[in-house]
Amino acid sequence: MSHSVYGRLMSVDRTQVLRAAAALLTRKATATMDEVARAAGIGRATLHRHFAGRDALVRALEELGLQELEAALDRAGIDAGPEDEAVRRLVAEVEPVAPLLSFLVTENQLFEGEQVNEGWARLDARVSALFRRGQENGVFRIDLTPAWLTEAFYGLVGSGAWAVQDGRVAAKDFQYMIVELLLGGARRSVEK
Amino acid sequence: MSHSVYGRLMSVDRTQVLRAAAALLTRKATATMDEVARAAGIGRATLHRHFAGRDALVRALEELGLQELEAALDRAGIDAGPEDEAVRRLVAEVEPVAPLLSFLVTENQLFEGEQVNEGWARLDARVSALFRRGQENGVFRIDLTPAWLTEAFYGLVGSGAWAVQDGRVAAKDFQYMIVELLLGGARRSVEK
DNA sequence: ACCGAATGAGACATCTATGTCTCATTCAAT
DNA sequence: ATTGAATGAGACATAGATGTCTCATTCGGT
Repeated sequence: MSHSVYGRLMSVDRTQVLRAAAALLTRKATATMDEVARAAGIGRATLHRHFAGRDALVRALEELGLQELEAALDRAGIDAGPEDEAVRRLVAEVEPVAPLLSFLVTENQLFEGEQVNEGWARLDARVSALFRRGQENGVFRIDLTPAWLTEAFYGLVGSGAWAVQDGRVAAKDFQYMIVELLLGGARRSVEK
Repeated sequence: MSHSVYGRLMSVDRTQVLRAAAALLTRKATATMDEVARAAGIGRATLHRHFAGRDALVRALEELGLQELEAALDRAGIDAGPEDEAVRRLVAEVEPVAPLLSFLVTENQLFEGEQVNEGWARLDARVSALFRRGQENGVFRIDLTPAWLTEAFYGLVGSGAWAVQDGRVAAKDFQYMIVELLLGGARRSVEK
């Protein structure tokens, strides 16, 4: 048995491997375990020693992503102040995780009807609550459901990540493009 | 050689098979050729007789999707009248193709940097031109690039399709949710 | 310098999806 | 009723990825 019991002495930094995996899978979702290993600069055997299999790897990525998203939510302080400003801060904080978020959302869709990780439910609830609060405070329109605004938020962040990755949008404009479209829409003169 | 030369007498309707494949792959992108065949109500061998392989099937789906999207663009008459109304008509016409569009967009992302089907370029150009024209006519804001608006359009349509499929948004609200968010945004009072 | 844990490389078996082929059967046209 | 094309079912070989295992090597801690 050559299994390390806890976090004692490891040459391989688990989180670092996960980040490398995220960086690769984010661009090429069908990347092989071997490709992931090489991208992380380790051997395939070692990768398997740390993650039982592809599923385990993806699930670990999911946990990482959820943690970072929760952290982003925390840092954005979405429970305080004007909700539109909160959304602005949220997008700013989420930007670094955007590609990973996009990957995980797509990956989740593959699980067809299976049970959804409760972590996602919690995340959805927090984001959704922000939009709902904004509606109650008269900041957001009430004809668009919080569930849809949440979904649209994910979608726009994902689209933005891809647009930046493909060079169709400048990285520096990521936040602005998303926030402005999400909050203000494309129309110039509003006749609400 | 048991290959039918042209469209003579076929028991299997190619388009019908493609629609069944689209319906399945749209929900489960990793579906097997065998699953696709059964979903289409035909044998796996027959499926292979009509489509050389999975790639060929996906490419055929791509063609079908592009045709339907072009047709939707045509029907929406996006070259005439106020651009915001054109977007409204466009979303309405695109709705039936939304799941397929979402599937193909995701599928395209897997091709990493490879060449993009020129059909997509043409489509992008048409949609992008609509937004650009709207900007020139003062209907749309000029601080959001046409490329981004196009990307966001795809993203929101995809998000909408999934939200409806998962029951998070009522099917009857599909058009409204997308158009209103895309054109007007989430904010209630605008201070532009 | 020594020791043990962790690694990298590669061999190996396995599994799943794919693609090809055969053959009996069905079905439409004649 | 006959004929031939098209199909369905299944056998078969193949390819690619996965997971396991071994063994030599490296590297950090003592």
